[in-house]
Amino acid sequence: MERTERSGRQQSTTEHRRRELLEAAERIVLRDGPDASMNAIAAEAGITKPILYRHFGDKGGLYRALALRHTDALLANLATALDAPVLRRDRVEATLDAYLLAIESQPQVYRFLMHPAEGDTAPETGFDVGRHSAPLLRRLGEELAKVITDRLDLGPGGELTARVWGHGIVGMMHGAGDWWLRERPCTREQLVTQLADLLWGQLAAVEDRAGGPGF
Amino acid sequence: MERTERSGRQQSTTEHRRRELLEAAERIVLRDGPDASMNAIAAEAGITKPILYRHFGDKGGLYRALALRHTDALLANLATALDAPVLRRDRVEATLDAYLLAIESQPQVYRFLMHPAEGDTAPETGFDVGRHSAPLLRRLGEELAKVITDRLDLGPGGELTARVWGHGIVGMMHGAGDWWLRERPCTREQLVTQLADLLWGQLAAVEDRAGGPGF
DNA sequence: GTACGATGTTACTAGCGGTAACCCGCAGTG
DNA sequence: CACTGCGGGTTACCGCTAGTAACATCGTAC
Repeated sequence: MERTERSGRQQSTTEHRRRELLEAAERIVLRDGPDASMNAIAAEAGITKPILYRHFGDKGGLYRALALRHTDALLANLATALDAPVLRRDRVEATLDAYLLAIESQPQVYRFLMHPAEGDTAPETGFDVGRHSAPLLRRLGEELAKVITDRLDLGPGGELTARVWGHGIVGMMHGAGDWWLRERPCTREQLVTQLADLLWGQLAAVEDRAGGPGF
Repeated sequence: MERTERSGRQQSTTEHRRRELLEAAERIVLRDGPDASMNAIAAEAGITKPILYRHFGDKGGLYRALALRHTDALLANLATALDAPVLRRDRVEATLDAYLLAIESQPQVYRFLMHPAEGDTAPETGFDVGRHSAPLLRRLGEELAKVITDRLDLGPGGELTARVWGHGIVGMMHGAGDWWLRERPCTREQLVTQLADLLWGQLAAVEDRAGGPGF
């Protein structure tokens, strides 16, 4: 039937238009940060607001669509680092490095991803701590947990341990990366080494300072 | 001279009024989250907007004033946990627990502190990654770094190591805490133990899963 | 030819942060 | 007494935002 044929083509051109709009939005968001207005984005795309709303529903929808692309890209990157066939320590360092390289080379993207400007489709949840704080981080944590579960023999209750560690490590990466990107107190390699040391138990291993009350 | 006398009293009553306004603001922020509007806060305080602006300059100023109180309170809490005269492991666990207890018992406050809704007094910095992401976390990281530097003998370059670890650990705490508060997959005690294990190098210590490609 | 559907517009609403201009009451001063 | 200064308070506004209705236009399928 022609119906499906035509609707198929329409679908594809619609998708194409949507991609164009997303690219315009991306240019503006990268330029103006999370304060980018729908008007500005529409202007960049050479159109007016209502069209954006037809395509993405609301601002949150547009932002989510935009975030999805980069999130997927970053996750793919990290997955390859995580799959490198080397020693565990090297693999951890490679993953940390991949993340830090990503946020270093595209800080605006990173910043945007971390603050998708609300819009959880769930109004009035009443207990939505971290509504802003990036679904990206949650996805990263879960992915890492999966890898840990797959590769490590954690014994009974290991699944919970893996998830705690996954989210903990991602949080560590994020927190340290945020600070590092802002202050740039050292090279990326140094940061990676220090963080890997931390994960390798150096905090517990180093000696107390002589004469101090211990730690 | 009466001048100073009067201006002194005026000062104190002004301070008092300011505290009242802050308390009203707190009630609203705790009720409405970061979306609390200046109108709503003014209404709660029984006045109108311009007065708020006279006292706090702009919305960011009010939010900063509000955040400062809780930030100080939380930091004081953590400091005592950090100063408990016990084993290093116990101290780390106590600190983790103190943080988690705080965010568990007052999630709205926690959420508010993590997203002080922009307003860095510096418009157009152009490179302000993490403008939203809580000065609280940065303060926490620095405090922890100080403690680590004081207590541990990290050798040459130890100051940098301490800062990396400080921000890394705070990030871990934050990331894991955020996830835990949202999903509640285990008790607080369990979470604390797992995180401390992670810091104690268990990630490096556990065995590969039998038959797997290693990790 | 005509009905549909997607693309696009102008013109609007409601609410936000923030401000200017004005009013009132009260301390201190000639 | 009148008069001046000043902090607390108000109404009414500005410019902006996200989001929406109503209307126009073009290409295609029947």
